[in-house]
Amino acid sequence: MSDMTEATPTPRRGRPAVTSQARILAAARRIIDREGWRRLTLRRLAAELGVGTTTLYHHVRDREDLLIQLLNEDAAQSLAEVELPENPRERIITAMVAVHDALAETPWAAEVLTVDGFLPRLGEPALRVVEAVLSAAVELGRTQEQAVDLFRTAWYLTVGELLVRARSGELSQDAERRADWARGTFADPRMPQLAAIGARWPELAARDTFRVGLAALVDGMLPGSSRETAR
Amino acid sequence: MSDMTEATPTPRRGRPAVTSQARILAAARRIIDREGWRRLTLRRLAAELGVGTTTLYHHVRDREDLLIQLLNEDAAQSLAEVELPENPRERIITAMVAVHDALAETPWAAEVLTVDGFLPRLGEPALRVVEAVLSAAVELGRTQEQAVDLFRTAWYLTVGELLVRARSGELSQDAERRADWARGTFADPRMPQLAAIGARWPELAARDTFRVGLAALVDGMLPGSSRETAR
DNA sequence: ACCTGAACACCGTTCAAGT
DNA sequence: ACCTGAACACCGTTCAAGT
Repeated sequence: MSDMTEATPTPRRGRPAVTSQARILAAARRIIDREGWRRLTLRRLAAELGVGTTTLYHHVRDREDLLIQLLNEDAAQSLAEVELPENPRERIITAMVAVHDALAETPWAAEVLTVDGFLPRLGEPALRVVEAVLSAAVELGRTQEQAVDLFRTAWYLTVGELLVRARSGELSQDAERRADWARGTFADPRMPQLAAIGARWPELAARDTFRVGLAALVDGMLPGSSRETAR
Repeated sequence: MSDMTEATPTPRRGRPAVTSQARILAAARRIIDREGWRRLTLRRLAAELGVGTTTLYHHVRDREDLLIQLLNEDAAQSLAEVELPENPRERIITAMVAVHDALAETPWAAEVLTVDGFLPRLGEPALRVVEAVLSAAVELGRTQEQAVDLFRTAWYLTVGELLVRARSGELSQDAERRADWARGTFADPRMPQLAAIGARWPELAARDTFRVGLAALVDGMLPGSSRETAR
């Protein structure tokens, strides 16, 4: 029980196991595929496996742990395949975009994204990406502190984008209703810019600008290595 | 029932009201002060007011709506008091730091931060801050699209910082335990930068670097108006 | 117009007791 | 060593029926 993230238990003594980490994760995935991740509860999962609910607590720490383990299978794998460029600036951007994209694929990522020490719990491939960012910053002459600051700020941006997007993606009202809403709420004449944008807001806000924003952040934090100098 | 955010209903006919928006918010605040915001449930709130749970649904749309209304009372007020500087770069930073700080004060802000169209629901003072960011970007020669991109990216950074911080603040393990954890998980020799930081990670990660990160983001997105040119 | 109890449809987690 | 039912301590929300 020391490392819940490891998926290879070696039972030896006592009552034979009726289930296992692997079977639990497989069953969880079936429920997610069939009914959506919101329906994945420990009770439902136990029913799917035909075991008592409380049995699950011998294999997963809690619901959060289960969700992170599920994420591991997808995200860690896709992160491990990322090729990181030599150029430090590009390396940082590639690394963080990879983290972003890996997590964006999994709809329940938003549920566990903000747990303390989340990225390390995703295992070695995730740490490799953090290392890439830190080493690139140090290569560009930053201190250890500054390297950590850069990573953390980029991580906050990533988390924020993912969470806001996860929520707005859920309730997908039609474009016209959203435009009407924006026209109405931004119609204050004391706010000329908002009023000028008006109904266009939902359309503009729907654009994916993560990479551009991240690149700007990196350039702002590493003034030495702007696009121009890097090439 | 058209606008749940308004706190001044004018009852006229029918059975006299046993409660009101104002009484509900006051009772909610008593519960939060006494037991913490996590204990604020509709059932508990109804009990505090001595009304049926279902009565509350005539005054608030749902739990989320209740939380946002509570936030309004604090955040909107503190946002309204913010003085925005003339200099566009400083205006953006001041505006977003104000949003950040206003939301950081309220521990349950993280719970509702990511709802679609959150900032407009905070009312006019919040819109004023958005307008400030947009107008500053336009003043610096950006297009409408670029202004919205800047605001959105800054908003993602703000949301991410608040959410990560809210979670890591909850479970406050002692410094030594955290340092030990970091030493252990970052001890991989293939990751020299992480290994070099090691036990220092929690200490470095605890530093408040929001303003610095935001300033870097702004400078990265508005290359014309760096610190130097602005002064 | 406003209020209500009952009901629906659930949760995660702990405990003591089995096998 | 592993599994279990029962229990604890709750949720948000809808409905039809009052007043």
